[in-house]
Amino acid sequence: MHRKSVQDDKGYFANLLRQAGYKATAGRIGLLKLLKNSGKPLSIQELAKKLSEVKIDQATIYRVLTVLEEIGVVRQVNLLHGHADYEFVREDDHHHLICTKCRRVEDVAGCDDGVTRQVLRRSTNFAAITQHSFEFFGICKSCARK
Amino acid sequence: MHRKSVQDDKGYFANLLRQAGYKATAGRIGLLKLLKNSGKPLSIQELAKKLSEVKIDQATIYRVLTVLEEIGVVRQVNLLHGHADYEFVREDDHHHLICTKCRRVEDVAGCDDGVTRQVLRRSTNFAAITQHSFEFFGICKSCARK
DNA sequence: ATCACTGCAAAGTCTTTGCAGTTCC
DNA sequence: GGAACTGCAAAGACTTTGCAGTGAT
Repeated sequence: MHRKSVQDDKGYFANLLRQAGYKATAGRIGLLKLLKNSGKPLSIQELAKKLSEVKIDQATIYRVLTVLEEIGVVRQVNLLHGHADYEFVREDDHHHLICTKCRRVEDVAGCDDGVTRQVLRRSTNFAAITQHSFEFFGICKSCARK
Repeated sequence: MHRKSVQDDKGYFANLLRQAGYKATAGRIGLLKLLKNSGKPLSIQELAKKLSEVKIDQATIYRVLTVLEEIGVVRQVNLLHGHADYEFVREDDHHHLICTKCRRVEDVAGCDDGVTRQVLRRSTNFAAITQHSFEFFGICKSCARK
């Protein structure tokens, strides 16, 4: 049932971590839940603020995110904001549309993965493409009115 | 003639700056020439090192790059290296393929601009898209061998 | 009980800012 | 000459690291 999803996530995330050889700690699971439920990329500061339930140090947040990135559940995004943002890895490929004035972020439907295959085929020096990042920058309507 | 292009650049860049309302200083022109001739995105450190002919402070480099970005001759690129890189804006749209091990950067042919138009059309909240950044991350053949 | 993990504090990068002196127009 | 620009030094933001104590298995 949908109502139970948060509880289920906790167990699911715990297993995920253990199977990858990491311990299932409150901080790691808390951050994973936050990122999953956020729906948009979050900065370290935002993560620290929103994780008020669990006490966690900023240094630990950085270390946890490095681990989560390694496992492949989280990825780093750069929206030219002067710091890294992190987002939960979803099934569907998607990208971002960022307002350069107010920093609002909107999701954009993903490209079909024929694109990356084509890029790899055309390159003579690369053996594999492991990830890609497509970001669009512009002005949102609300900022355009001002 | 091709041999004269560097000289010509100097005058061209000077005019460009003046027409945009900025003064044509040695540092600004030097950085522009560097970026134009580099062919790949450069970090502030690389720019400082390569601009040995002209004495320039790092703080000034940051300020100059902000100006050049405003004018639209240079753009900031983020290759997930923990710092910003800057590259000369060329006529042809192009993107990057970055080796996550050795940081080698290769150019990738640009997407046709139907892509950004389509993204804008599909968004309900955005009024314009002013730029986009597509980066591909992977492993180059030389790193794959190791 | 053991080893991984975390908090705390310190240090390391990258970037911005204030101000006085210099340069371009 | 005057406003714009730069160097220098200091501060600010973001991120990493060392070490001793804590917690998961």
